[in-house]
Amino acid sequence: MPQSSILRELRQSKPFPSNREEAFVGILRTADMLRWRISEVLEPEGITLAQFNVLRILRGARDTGLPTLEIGARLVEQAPGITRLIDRLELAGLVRRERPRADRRQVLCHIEKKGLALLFRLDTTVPQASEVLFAGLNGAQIDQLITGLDAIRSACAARCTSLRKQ
Amino acid sequence: MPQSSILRELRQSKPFPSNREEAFVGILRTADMLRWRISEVLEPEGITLAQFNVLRILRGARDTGLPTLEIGARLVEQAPGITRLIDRLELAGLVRRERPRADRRQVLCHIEKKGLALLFRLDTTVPQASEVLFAGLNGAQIDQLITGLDAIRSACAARCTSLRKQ
DNA sequence: CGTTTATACTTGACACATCAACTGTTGCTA
DNA sequence: TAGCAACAGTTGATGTGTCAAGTATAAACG
Repeated sequence: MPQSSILRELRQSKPFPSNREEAFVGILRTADMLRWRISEVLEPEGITLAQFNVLRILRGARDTGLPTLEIGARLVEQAPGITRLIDRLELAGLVRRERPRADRRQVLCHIEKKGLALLFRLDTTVPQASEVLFAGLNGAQIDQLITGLDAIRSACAARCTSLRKQ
Repeated sequence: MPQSSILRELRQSKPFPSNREEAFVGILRTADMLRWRISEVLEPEGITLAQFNVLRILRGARDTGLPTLEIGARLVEQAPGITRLIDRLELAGLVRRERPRADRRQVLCHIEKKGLALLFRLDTTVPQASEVLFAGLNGAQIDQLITGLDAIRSACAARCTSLRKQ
């Protein structure tokens, strides 16, 4: 049972009641740090992590474009947030929206050249940043980490299915 | 090399360029899910995850109380946020603030009976919720997870030290 | 003992997320 | 084909997070 560095980080004296709790807090704190670290890389480009993710999703579908809510589904974000997030991307000229004649309810979003160029610049710096963070782990350890996180997410998804729409 | 369920979750076709990237995204998505899951438990009590964390910190120091910025330091949150977060907790009667004569710049925060009672109620429900999520992992796997996350955080902290105040 | 510097917050402006209610469009069905 | 439910997205209200600048107190300096 490893005595995690979290105790020191939080300046707490009491140990965690269980290793589940410790892992729980560890995941949240690690995610915060990663978010913080990557935001540092994204900031010079003037976009947030959420915007970066949307741009990458749109690049993945740059031939067809994607309807707004489909983007939201892939982000696990709520719909209202997506609308305004894309408002800002459109304002920045990174994204274009169009209302297709086939189904005029939809709004197809496309990534613009400017958005692709931005992603291209980040394609080198972002992996560089993550490279450093995982330097302390070997390949097998990273795979174990991935497997463990997967197990948690599937438990979480199973537990939450009833509450998620559809 | 495990093919993570993230690909399915994100409805993407391309595999991750490296397992570092996959772990990176895995951590962020798992944290989102955990946050979502725990918020569900906290919602009936009318507090957010950040408020819950502050209350637990204050319970840990309920004899002496804690100055505002010290709470902020333990949360890795920015100071301005803490002030208003505690404003709300005070408004809800969960916390009390006092200006000690010794150093009138400081504001000592104390948890109130009502706050302790709230935490007491959550002391059973929150671990129950996390129990279920880690059901798919055995003790050794959880410990591996903790160790891996620790390694990432220490790499991140080392990389970021120059930027953090202090 | 007066002035500067550092500390410990607080405030204001603004971006962002979230929930509920609303608009416009489509498909079904009677 | 008229009416109504379902769908796709937007808008408004509200709470919360974040950055920059401001206030009050304490400590350090000369």
